[in-house]
Amino acid sequence: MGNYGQFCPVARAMELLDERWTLLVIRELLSGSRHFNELRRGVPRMSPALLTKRLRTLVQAGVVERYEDDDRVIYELTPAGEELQSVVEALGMWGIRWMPELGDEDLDPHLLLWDVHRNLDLDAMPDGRTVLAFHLFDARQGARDWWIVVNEDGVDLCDADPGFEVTVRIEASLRALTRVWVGEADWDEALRTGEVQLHGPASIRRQVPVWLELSAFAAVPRPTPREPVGVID
Amino acid sequence: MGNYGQFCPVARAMELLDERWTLLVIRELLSGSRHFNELRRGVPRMSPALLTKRLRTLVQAGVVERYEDDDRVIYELTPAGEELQSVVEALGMWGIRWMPELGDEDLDPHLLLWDVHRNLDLDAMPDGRTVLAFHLFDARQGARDWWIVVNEDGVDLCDADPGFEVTVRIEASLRALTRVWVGEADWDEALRTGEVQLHGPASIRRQVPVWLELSAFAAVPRPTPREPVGVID
DNA sequence: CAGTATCCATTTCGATACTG
DNA sequence: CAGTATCGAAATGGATACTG
Repeated sequence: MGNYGQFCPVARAMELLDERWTLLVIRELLSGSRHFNELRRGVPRMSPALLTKRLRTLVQAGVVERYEDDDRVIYELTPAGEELQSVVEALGMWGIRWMPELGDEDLDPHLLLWDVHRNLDLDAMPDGRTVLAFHLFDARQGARDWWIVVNEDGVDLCDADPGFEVTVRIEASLRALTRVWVGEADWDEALRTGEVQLHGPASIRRQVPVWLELSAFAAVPRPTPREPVGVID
Repeated sequence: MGNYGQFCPVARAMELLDERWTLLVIRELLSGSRHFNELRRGVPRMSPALLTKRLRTLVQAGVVERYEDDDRVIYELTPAGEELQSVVEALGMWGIRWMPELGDEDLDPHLLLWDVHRNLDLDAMPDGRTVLAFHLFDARQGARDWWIVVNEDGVDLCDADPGFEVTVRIEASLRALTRVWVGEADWDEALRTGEVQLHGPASIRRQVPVWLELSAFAAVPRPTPREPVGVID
């Protein structure tokens, strides 16, 4: 296995890249994760043993470089790995356009918050500390409440109340917030229908859609559903 | 399996596309194959049972349409399938740039000739019949000699002498011709070193590199090998 | 933090032969 | 032509627990 026996460059690329999880690990590295346990948070359903194995393969293939710095292990994309951005982008754009709507099994609160917390528009946020509290009322016990703490030191994601004053509180179903995140629904509509609710001073509520940058694929135009044939308008 | 449990569009796309062979079948469909046994020639190492299975999955996913016309079964990409061109292109460009040099196990005479025969520049070829004879002296017995017959009716690939007068004869090792085909070597050099030899009237020999269009990825610029650090020139 | 170790159920695929 | 049928070997990966 692994080998297609073809000289075709597509086949050769897939020999490396069609292994389960591989491109998701690459995606994580492209979004800036550099440590083992950071990577794990981006691919939570992947076992650590398998992550190790994939990283080894990628290092071996010259796509990832592994080194130690100050006793911390660092994984980084090589130039070859960086160029996989075009592949990941093409895949994501295709996926958001053509894969069916999100099923319940695609929703993952941990992953959603992890994504949200690393895509905040820090420049748009006020100085000092900002605390975003999330309540996903239908998420599984233990993954229902989250806090994102932003200050000069960076951004922290917590699944336990850090005790700071909350700047704004965001309540939604897991599905509703995910749909906004991937661009299946838009902020205005989600807020108007109440699927996503913001609690806090109006001036700050208005800022939330600015602070939360959405998934890189949220803005991809969706295919226009084909008009029924024979209908004239 | 199949399911990553992620809302990420890259993960959703890979749920469909990371299965072994899938993107190669798509590639075949993108290059114009429409019938089962035509597809098989593009993925010769794939068992027919598996091809059936993949086609079913793709139809189910809305990427391929299957229908019968005049008792022939036809497979065709849907608009969703056509859009996978961007993915296949990105993969191929990456593969040709970053995968290691061709190993012996990547070489396949049948596949090479199949590719060559469907990428001839017919407009550049003379009227009447043209017969290209190939001799791959190191290919396995039975895959050593090939004839491509071009006439008004189209292009035919034969592994047995069709008996027509040969217009030009091309002799090379399997590796040498494959390397030219994927752009790892260029025509001029291959001819100069004799790795590829043409036999026939000079005026026609000059035409061969025009007639044989190369792989779509042959023209992709290759990465410049990094200069050794510390060397000044 | 950054992995190892273990273990087995499940899948998956390749090879080969056959069919309406 | 367009697939089915069958079978077994291999590997893949998920779950879980553990470690320096």
